[in-house]
Amino acid sequence: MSYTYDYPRPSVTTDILVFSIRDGVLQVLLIERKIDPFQGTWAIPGGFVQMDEDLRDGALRELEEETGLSDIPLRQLRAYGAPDRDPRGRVITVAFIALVPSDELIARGGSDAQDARWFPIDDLPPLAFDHAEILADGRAELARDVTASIHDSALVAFDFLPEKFTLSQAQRVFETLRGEEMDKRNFRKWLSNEWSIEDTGEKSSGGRHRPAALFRLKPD
Amino acid sequence: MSYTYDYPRPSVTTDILVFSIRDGVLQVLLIERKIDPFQGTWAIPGGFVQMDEDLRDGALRELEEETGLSDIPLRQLRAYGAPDRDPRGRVITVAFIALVPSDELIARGGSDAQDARWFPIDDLPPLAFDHAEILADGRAELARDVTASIHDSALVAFDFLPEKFTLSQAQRVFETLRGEEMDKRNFRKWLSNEWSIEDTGEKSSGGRHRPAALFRLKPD
DNA sequence: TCAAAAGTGTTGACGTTACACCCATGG
DNA sequence: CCATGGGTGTAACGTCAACACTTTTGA
Repeated sequence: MSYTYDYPRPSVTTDILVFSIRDGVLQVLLIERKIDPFQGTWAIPGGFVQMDEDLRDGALRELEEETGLSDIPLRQLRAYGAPDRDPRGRVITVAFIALVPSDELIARGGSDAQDARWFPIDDLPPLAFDHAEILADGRAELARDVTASIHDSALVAFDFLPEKFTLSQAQRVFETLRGEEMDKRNFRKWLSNEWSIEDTGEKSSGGRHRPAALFRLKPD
Repeated sequence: MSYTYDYPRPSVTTDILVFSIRDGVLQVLLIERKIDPFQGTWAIPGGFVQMDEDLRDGALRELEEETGLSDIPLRQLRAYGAPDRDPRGRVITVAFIALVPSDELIARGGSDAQDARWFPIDDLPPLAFDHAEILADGRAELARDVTASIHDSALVAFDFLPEKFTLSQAQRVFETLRGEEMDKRNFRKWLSNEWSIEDTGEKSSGGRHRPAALFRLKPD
C-alpha cells in the first residue's frame, strides 16, 4: 500500500523527553538506534504520528510502547523543523516532556531501538539528529516547570518519594529536578507554602543519626 | 507531478498570528477563506511548509506574501495537531506570533484569501478550524512577552511610537499590548528601568493642553 | 565524645502596588 | 477661569536570599 499526494509532505514525529530520578540524579531515557541514519547512536525516543491520533496521544503511545508507562502528564515543548535535521528527508518533530517515577518503569528496546537506557543528564552520549538541542531545551523547561510548581508536572515530584518522607529527602528530589541547590530553611518554607504537606507524627528510623519527622502530601 | 510514500503523511502548515495596534486597539490580521472548507470564513493567515525551508522561514515567507512585511521577529507558540482540526484530512500546524507596526503594512488578499482585514482583538468574527483557540493562546503569550520585556518581541512596541514620543503615548501602547491599564507613575518607573530612553529636551505641541516632554529610545 | 544529619527565625534588599496633588496650556 | 492631560514621591507590602547555631541519635 502506498499513499500519493499532489504536493510533497514532510513526515511528522513526536519525540518524548522522559526524565526521571535514578540513583539520586536526573536521568533521561534514550534509545540506541537500530537502523540508519545514526545507527548505533543514542537518540530521544519517539516515532511517527498516526493519521488519526492527536500529537499528545501519539507521544503517549510511543511512551507506552517504549517504557510501559501510561497516563503520564505530557507537556509540549515545541516543534523542531530545520529542513536538514534528518538526513532521510524532511521530518518535523514535536517534542514533549515527561517526568516519570522510574521504579515502575522498564525501559526496553522496541522496533526501532536496539536498546533503551537511562543516562545521567550530565553524562550524555553523542546524540543523533538535533537531539542534543532538544534535550537541552527540555531540561531547561523542566526546571522552570518544577520551580514554578506547574502542578501537573511538579506533582510527579512526589512520586520520587515514599508515601512518608523526610524533608531532606524531599529537598534532594527538588534540587535534582531543578538542577541547583537550595538553602535548607528556605526550601522548607517554600515547600510548605507551595504544597500542602502534613507531619505524620512518626519518625524515620534506622538511620545512623538523629531521626527525622515523616511528612506526607495531603490529599486534596 | 505527484508524490508517493509508503506511509500516509500529514500536511504541515504554519499559522502566523499577526498582531498590531491600529486605532489605539490591539488588532489581529485575518484572511477570508476563498475556498472550502470554511469558504467565506475568517482565518489566521498561514500556509504549507515547503520541503526545503525551516518552519520559521516558512512562516516568514507566508507573512511576507500576505502582508509585505519581512525581517519580523517571530516567536513559536506551539504545534496544534488534533486529528479532526481540519476536515480535509490531517493537517498539523505550527503557530507563530508576530507583532508588526501597522503603518508599513498593506494587508492584501492572496491565492487562498479573498480578503485580508484587521480585527480588534475584542471584536472577532467566527473563525475557521481551531483558530479561535490558537488566537486566544497567542494573545496570552503576547501579553506575557511584553510584560517580561522579552526584547525581540517587545522592542517592536516602540515601532508603534513616533521616533520622539511622550510618556503618555508610550503608556497607551504598552497598555494595549498587555491588555490592562497601569498606574501612570508606576509605568514611568517601569519604563525607565526596563528600557533606556532619554529626554530630547523638546516638547510636544499642537495639543489643546500642557505640552509633554518628548523622549526617544536610546540606541544601543 | 564525636560525627552526622535534623531542626529552627530573622534580617535586609528588592520589586510591586497603591495612592493624590499641583502644573501648564489652549480655548 | 476652567477643562484637560502632564508631571511628580513615598509608604506598605510581599518575596526572596542570606545566614549559624543547637539538638538528637548511633557508633
